[in-house]
Amino acid sequence: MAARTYESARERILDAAQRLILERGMSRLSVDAVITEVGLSKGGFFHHFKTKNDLILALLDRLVRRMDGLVAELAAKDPQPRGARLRAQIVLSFDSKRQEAEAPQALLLAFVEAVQSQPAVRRLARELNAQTVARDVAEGVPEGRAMLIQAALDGFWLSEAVGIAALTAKQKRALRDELIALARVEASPAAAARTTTKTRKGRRS
Amino acid sequence: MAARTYESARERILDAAQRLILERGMSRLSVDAVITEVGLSKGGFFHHFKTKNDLILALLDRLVRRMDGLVAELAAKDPQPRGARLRAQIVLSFDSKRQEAEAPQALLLAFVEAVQSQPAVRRLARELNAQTVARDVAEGVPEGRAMLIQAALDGFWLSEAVGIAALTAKQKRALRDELIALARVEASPAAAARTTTKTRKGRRS
DNA sequence: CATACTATACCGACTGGTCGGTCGGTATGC
DNA sequence: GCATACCGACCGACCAGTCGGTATAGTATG
Repeated sequence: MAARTYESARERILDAAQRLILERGMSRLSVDAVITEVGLSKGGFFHHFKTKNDLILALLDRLVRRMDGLVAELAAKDPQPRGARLRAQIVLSFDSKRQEAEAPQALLLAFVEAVQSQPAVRRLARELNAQTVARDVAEGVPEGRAMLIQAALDGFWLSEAVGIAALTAKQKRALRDELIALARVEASPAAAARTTTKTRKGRRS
Repeated sequence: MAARTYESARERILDAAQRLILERGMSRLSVDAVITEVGLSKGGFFHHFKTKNDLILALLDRLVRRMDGLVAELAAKDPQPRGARLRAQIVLSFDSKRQEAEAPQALLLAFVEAVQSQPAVRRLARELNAQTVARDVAEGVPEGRAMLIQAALDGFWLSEAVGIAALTAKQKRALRDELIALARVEASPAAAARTTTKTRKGRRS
């Protein structure tokens, strides 16, 4: 028994893999690189993860859980529950400190490929996405708005993660404020009507 | 005897590579697969492209040119020049027929990885992005708006390309209309002022 | 017209290297 | 004596890129 295993080996593998993905990209992530980083052998690695793909899936799972936790935590602090989750998500997306610490953007980006080629993961991602919108709607955000903001956030983190964004700090702040304003659920029925536009019109049954 | 080369071999290689990327993803694209598809030899391939990366760069270049052409073409038909480009981009992004024919979304997604790992490509992408926004601004769209819509479009095609989007046709239409409405440059100075909102902004209602 | 030279297009066996995964083992604690 | 954790040599596949060659079209020369 490895008494000096302060953190479980499994967790250490996960951390190392995450570091490597962030540094060199998913495509250059090899099991060999991971075990070198952790100081483990091939056999040791495959003792903890049946395949390399299992590692990736576990990493994705951990990431999603962590992000969800952060959003929930921040949303709980919002005095106004309507759209709190959405606003929390926006704020976190623009939190550059958090970005550097956890870098979920860059990580998620790395996973995009994995999502694409794995139906199971894709299904999971789709569910997650639908759930997110549904939760926003439950909090009082009109569906069209929720979809719009969600899309904008995805686009934002994508460009940030890829390093495409040429936005200044000021521009970023402006974009964030604009998004938060959109996420603000208004009491005014007129405003609410304006936001729902076409989507309303009674449908579904 | 290249007499029966109706389309240049180079072009045929590009087409084949595009097909393969769309079918199996960028990570599983190999030169061998491409030459099998085209019916060419290793030597033949490397006669046309110095490296595999050259092929990818050429493909990306062709894609960008084509998309740009489509947007410009559609924008030219818009009677209202202000924000015409942006609206054209929105419409094209939601054009599912075009999507299946050209599938630039899925292709672009495949390139995201390439962009990430290649500084030169990243620089190019950043420039392209900045140019797009600048052109929108030149057409009269407030910068904040342009950034917001651009981000939303990116997010939309990302989720579409990945296959995450769980949107119904109706939801998509609603989202598109909402985006187009945002892209509509209003004549009213008051409205224009509201859209620009930066630091100063009306709080709640 | 024939010969010679050149450039372009293409061939395919081969090389050097990477990588995921296997398997027969060892050490240790219960 | 059984389970858990870990070791590391090895295997097979895949793959980018090389290289020495062939075939043909075009052009120049005598």
